[in-house]
Amino acid sequence: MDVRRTSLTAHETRSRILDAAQALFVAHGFEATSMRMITGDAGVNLAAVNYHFGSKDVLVREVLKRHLQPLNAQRMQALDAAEAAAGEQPVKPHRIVDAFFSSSLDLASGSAAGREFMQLLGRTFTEPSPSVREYLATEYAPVIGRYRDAFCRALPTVPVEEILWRLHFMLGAMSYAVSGIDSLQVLTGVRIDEPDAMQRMRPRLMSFLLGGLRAPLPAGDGADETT
Amino acid sequence: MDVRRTSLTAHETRSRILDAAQALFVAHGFEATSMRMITGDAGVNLAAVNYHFGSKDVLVREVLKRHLQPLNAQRMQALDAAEAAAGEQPVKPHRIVDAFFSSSLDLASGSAAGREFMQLLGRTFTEPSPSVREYLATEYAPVIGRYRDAFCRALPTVPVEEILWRLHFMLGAMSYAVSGIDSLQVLTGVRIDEPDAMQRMRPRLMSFLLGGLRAPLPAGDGADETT
DNA sequence: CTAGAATTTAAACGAACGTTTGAATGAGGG
DNA sequence: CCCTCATTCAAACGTTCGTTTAAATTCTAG
Repeated sequence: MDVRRTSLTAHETRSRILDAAQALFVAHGFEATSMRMITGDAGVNLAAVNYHFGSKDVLVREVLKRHLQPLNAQRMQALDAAEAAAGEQPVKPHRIVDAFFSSSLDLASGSAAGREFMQLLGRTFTEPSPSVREYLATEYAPVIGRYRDAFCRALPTVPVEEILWRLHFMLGAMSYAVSGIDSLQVLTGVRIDEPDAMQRMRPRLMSFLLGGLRAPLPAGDGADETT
Repeated sequence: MDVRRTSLTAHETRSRILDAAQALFVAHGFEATSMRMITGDAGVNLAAVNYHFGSKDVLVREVLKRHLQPLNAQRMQALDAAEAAAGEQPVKPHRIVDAFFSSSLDLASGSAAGREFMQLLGRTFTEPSPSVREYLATEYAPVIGRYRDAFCRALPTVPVEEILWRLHFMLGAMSYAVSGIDSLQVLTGVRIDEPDAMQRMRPRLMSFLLGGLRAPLPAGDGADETT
């Protein structure tokens, strides 16, 4: 009845599959990564993925979930903390931005695996697979909802539609900055492999995001002051 | 010896393949789109792709090249025009941004095929396939080089590295905004299918990009004034 | 009209895919 | 000790992949 027989080995198998899969997904994409590549790199049997996860599709979601769930939880906590610190006052926009994106950048600059995952995540946003899209939507919906509300309280004069657009733009700039940084490499010589590339990018990205958020609204009903 | 025998039909076959492939690549991605799906949708024989293009890989590049080459040519021309209009003076940053991104947004809001292509292009930036990455690099290198130089002249106090970072961020925000707009849909109800979605996004995106470009530098050597 | 090149067609190729199977392996509890 | 059950393993499943082949067809040039 007890599940924990060869437990250490069984858990090890699972996590080795997840690790190998994540690295290969970043390098080649979901579709182009085969079960044989994954199990080969992980040093486990071909059938292990189907035994432990059921299918490749579930494995993909599980690779994402392993880091995305804690990341989004931290985003929630960061906003909680900011709201607690602000007391009665609405949280200042730049603190909201910081709560959301610092969580990501912490993960991206913490470990090699974290950086790898953030690359994968950025790429996954443009992934057409319905299964992946559906998972991302359900995972992000409550987080985006909370942050949208926070922005709405912080910027009562800005229409919610505008806030969502800017959130969308900020998310895009960050995703692309993290995941597509090797396209930048072609042009600048900056390589993501350098361990401090993420650290050097971080203040620049935050400054850029805040600048975009504070930009005057195009239509021009007065809401250009956001900090 | 003359190639133009069944020319109309032969050209038609080629372009029908390109059209069908583009639509399918957007919907399912490169890897998940099979030759049989493409030739089926195009209404041509399975062997037609290999006959006319040589391989699936070449077809992918050709689909991209068909619209990307004219797009980048237009970006060059737009910068030429801006520089001509500025005369001796350096071109103002917001005009450089406009030259680059208006070309993209024109394409994206012009026709359904143009919008489709811009979606594909944004997604392609995070494509791991070496063949695709290499093509994108060679296609973009001269354009980015020209724009980088223009920005350097316009913002002589800003280090070139900072300029490249911001260009990278702007490119990311736009790519993501165009190609990942259906992830926004989950949160806002805005659908890319609405013919005017791109038009409504355009001024908002341009405002956001300029705001990001004008944001103060994080390190803080004085170069926060850019327009 | 005819010779011949260009294109289309149906069929097949070997390879690789995700998944399934049933037997072997190994450890824990009665 | 042996039965049990979770896990591993090698092998094979049927399917689909991109590509190739060779004959049929279409069109043009002479």
